[in-house]
Amino acid sequence: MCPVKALCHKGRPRDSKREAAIAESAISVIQEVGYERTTIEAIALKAGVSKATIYRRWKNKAEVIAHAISQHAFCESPAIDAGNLRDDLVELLVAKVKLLKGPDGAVIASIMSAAKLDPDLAKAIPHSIRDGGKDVHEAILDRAIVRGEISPDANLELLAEIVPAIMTYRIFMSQQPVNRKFIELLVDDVLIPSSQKNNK
Amino acid sequence: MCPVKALCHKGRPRDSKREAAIAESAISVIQEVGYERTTIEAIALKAGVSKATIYRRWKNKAEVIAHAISQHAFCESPAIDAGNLRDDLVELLVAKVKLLKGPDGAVIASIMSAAKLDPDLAKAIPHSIRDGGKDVHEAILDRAIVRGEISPDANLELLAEIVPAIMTYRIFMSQQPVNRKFIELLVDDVLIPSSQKNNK
DNA sequence: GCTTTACGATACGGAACCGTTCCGTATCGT
DNA sequence: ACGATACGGAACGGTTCCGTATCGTAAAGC
Repeated sequence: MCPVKALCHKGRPRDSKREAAIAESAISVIQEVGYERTTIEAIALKAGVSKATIYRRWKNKAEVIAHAISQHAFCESPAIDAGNLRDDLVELLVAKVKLLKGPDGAVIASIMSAAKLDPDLAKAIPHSIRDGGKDVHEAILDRAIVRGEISPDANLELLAEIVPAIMTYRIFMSQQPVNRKFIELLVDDVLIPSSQKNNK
Repeated sequence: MCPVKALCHKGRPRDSKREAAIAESAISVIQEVGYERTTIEAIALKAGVSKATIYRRWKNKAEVIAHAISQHAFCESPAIDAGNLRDDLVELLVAKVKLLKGPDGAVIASIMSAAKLDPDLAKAIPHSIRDGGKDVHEAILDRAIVRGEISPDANLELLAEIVPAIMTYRIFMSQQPVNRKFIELLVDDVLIPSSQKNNK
């Protein structure tokens, strides 16, 4: 008897480990050769899985990769709370740079670029990539308000956007180094001043 | 007799118009389908030229596209001088958004992404793309110093980088709208305050 | 007019990739 | 033990693209 009809399969059940292996492999291949050059065969090879196993689960390449992207944990926001605004910001930026410069950064860049010409892919991109950890940044600013470090009238949303923006720009476009010195400069000369100047 | 040996060709000379047509067509194709999916055949078709004519001039696809990129005038910096810092900045941003949202923006995004995995392509990217019109922005800030609007001790380089950074981020990554209201917010709440706070 | 080169059109070999299908085997529930 | 299904491996046809080659024509210098 089967209490749950949907789980009552005849025959050999699918191995859920393979789905995970395929998703992980897909991200890895994208990281190496970019989204456009990623092939099902390469994903299958690296996952130790046959192409047939992949096509049994998803009907085409777009859906395979969309699933892999949705499963992958991009932009894992670390818990940050140094006790004051300035150190919170520096710590956040250091973590963000580390993420974007690593393997995930290459994946994100490739996917975002390809998504501009592929609406189906664009739909599969989770919000965690798009907003760039905006929530964590806003939490930091909220705590700063509670501590009285900045005015509640400050334009928090805009400030929260500048950080991922300039990180992304340096790493993807101008390809300039992003070291701790630069981060401290950005915090001390831009973020802190404008968070205090926006009072009405 | 031929005074200049290099110009002394026998037979039919090459038509220089075709080189221009090929370069223009290449940019157009990249704009439509992205760098990775750009094919020589598509370039030839759109340029009204045969593939043979292309391979007579460049030895492979990479060189064709590298030439096209080097010939194309990206990021044509408009002359901006409204007489005061605030209006200069707004005007600059409006122009930059227009550029990035247009056809050239798609080309830039695609090329920058592909360049991360293709060193040869990376070498072919002109500086005008990389720095994002930083020189124009610095000129605006320099004039503001002369007028006494901001302190010469302000961190101009950093400020000049925030502008293209946040524009690029909004347009390519988060894909949020970038309207005049947002630009004015950015100028009034971030750029102006931090350019005046950085005095020593 | 002859030679030489450029040109467009087209065909070609080679390679890569997609998506599908078959086989024989492995593994599940009953 | 048995049926049903998943699995890896392999092959296939169809498509796309690169880079080369061929052919007839057009345009230049001699």
